[in-house]
Amino acid sequence: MGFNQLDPLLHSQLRLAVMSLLISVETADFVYIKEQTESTAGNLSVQLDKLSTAGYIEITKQFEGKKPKTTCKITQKGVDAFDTYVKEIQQYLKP
Amino acid sequence: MGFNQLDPLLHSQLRLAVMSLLISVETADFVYIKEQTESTAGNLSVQLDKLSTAGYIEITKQFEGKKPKTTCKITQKGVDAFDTYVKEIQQYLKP
DNA sequence: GTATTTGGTTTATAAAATAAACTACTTTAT
DNA sequence: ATAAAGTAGTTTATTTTATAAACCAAATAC
Repeated sequence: MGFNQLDPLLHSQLRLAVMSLLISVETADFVYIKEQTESTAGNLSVQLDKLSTAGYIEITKQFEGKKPKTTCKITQKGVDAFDTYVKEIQQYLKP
Repeated sequence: MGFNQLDPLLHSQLRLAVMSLLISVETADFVYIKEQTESTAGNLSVQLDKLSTAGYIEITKQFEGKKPKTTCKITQKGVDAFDTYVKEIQQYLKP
């Protein structure tokens, strides 16, 4: 029953949703993530930045025709962090 | 893959730890919870208050001999909320 | 008696999350 | 051609949370 600390970077509603999505899809663009997570663009922008700074995801910006396109991909570090988070929170959930 | 909103009251490190503890122990006092969760008294005091206000736990204050004793007990509403939270977060964790 | 510990609460500060406003275009309608 | 509206975001401001620091009252230790 050790309440070990949950990774604060993942223990956030939106960032967790993003990571959960990216771990299954492997690559997704801004608009898609925004739709799936039902978040506002502003909030998403900020949270993606944090995940990127942490090295949990990789963000690439290019132009799709004339429109900008931001694509996200989970990194190995991100996968590892997510796995660890899952193990840790499972301890909270099943006593 | 619906990213349904996690109960913000439970999606908090310390409050989740408290609820997780209370759901198995059924009743625990302030000092014990503080030790188990390794939290500071101030933080714990605030978070217990929030859980209590939400009706997730019941707090009783009495004197044990000459010392004050704050005891917490999870309510049925709290159990339900916790169960729901577990189900919801499981969706995040296993895609 | 006074210093320290116990069991907390209250207030202040730091960090997060969220929303609102703004930028830089592109597309559509007039 | 120009104005209005839409897309794809970013930046800044506001609100909410979490945490820490300060405090209080009573009990115990010195």
